[in-house]
Amino acid sequence: MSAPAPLRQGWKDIRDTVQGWILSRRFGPGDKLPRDADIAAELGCARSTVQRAMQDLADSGLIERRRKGGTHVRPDPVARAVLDIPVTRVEVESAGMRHGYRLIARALTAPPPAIATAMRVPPGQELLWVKALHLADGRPYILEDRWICPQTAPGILSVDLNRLSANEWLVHTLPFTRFDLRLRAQSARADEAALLGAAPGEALLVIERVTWQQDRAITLVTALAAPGYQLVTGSAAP
Amino acid sequence: MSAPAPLRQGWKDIRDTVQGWILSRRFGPGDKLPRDADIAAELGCARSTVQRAMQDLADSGLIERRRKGGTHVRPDPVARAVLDIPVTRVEVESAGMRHGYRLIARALTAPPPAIATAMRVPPGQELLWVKALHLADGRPYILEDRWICPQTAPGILSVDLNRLSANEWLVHTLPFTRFDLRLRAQSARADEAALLGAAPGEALLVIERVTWQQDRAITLVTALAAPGYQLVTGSAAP
DNA sequence: ATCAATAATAAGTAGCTACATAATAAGTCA
DNA sequence: TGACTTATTATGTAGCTACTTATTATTGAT
Repeated sequence: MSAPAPLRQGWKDIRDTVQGWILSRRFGPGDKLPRDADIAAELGCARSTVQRAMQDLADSGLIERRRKGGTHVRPDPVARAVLDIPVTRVEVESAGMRHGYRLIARALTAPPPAIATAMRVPPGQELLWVKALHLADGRPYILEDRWICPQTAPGILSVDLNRLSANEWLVHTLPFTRFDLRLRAQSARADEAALLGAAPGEALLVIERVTWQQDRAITLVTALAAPGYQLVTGSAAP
Repeated sequence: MSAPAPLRQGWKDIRDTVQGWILSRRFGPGDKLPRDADIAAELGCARSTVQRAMQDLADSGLIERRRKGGTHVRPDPVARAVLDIPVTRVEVESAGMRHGYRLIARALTAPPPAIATAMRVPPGQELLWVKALHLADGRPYILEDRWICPQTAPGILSVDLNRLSANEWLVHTLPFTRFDLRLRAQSARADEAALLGAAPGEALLVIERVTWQQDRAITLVTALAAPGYQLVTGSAAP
């Protein structure tokens, strides 16, 4: 027989080992972990491998790392989740349903001050306002109330929004560099309830999003989800 | 004067450059990007640097990478956000408010079937049920309805939950390996409204979370947020 | 023509060195 | 004592080589 297999361990193994140390209370909340180099020596791998493992644990919120300060187990662990918000059509279709879309209103007008502030456009500046309903298998799914900045999104004014949703056009035409997201609950107004097939006053999940290209707002959407809608996600660290 | 500065570019610069290619439509949705090695040659850096940059863009949902298949711009870009759910006390305090806590109910009882299923415990198995209210500056903040599995969390039965919230005890005593999260909206029942200072029927944001240690459920929380509460987050990429 | 074995390819990973950066600790001088 | 400077330290990053793995493309046998 030859020598025992080397059994080289990858950075995910290292990560799981260190996570095991924390789970087993070898290192508790607030404790300082050994230096990367020492962990590498103890586990028999390179420091770069430990670095990758620790970076991942830091990304998932379990530990904190500071230059010179070293690595500490977070005293107050956060639950860090990754939330994917796809294009509505894709979301519907990947759930195995047929996507429908209906334009309700469209206008070029000055937004209320709150909208202008959130999008950082000068008050009085005209924006494109769009109200549209997304359907899943013919039933109301999401009602979106959207403001679009024509300066940032040239071309939107000539798009036939009866055929193509602004959501779809924007995401395929004008990639964003970043966005802000706010989730809250809101009672359905009478008109909203009618469109969404909800009872007036029924609780709706609201997803509000501002997308930016550099420092210029592209669009602000307030999406009202139909009753029963829920956002599902899992933890960041596997 | 000496030779021009080398101006070595880091992986974040490479990432931004490639993102710029996509934003400027040099490569549009669905397009295939050059191989890492070619990008490295074009930009004058090592392949490992490109690898890190591309990995980050893949993590943020902008591109997709497959071995042998190469790198493609995602045809349907997703907006990927990272959501931090800290311990409630920390959340309140880091907003500059004073955290308060009040135990409302505590019982050892068999959960409804839906709860047992979600936590994957045998039906009939007794769990610890806790209802508690978190306060911010004396005002209702979050009402949590929690089921805890004493098998997975030994010791919870002897904790004085009048003094210390289960949220706090669990997170400092029993780190989780992963969790599931569901966000939805729900109308306040009369008793919930009374506790949260809300109008009966008012829309509340509901955060439901199951935390696991390996494949055993630790706890399931249904947290009702007081009116006005909202979850805020930003994009995953820079 | 169909299916299985095989080769080629591009991303993924491990290990190493060297250096950069940030934060702390130690020292120095009024 | 206090403010400033300097050294130290641990993480962060870049670059390289070598190898692994997943997947596609090609070849070959039936």
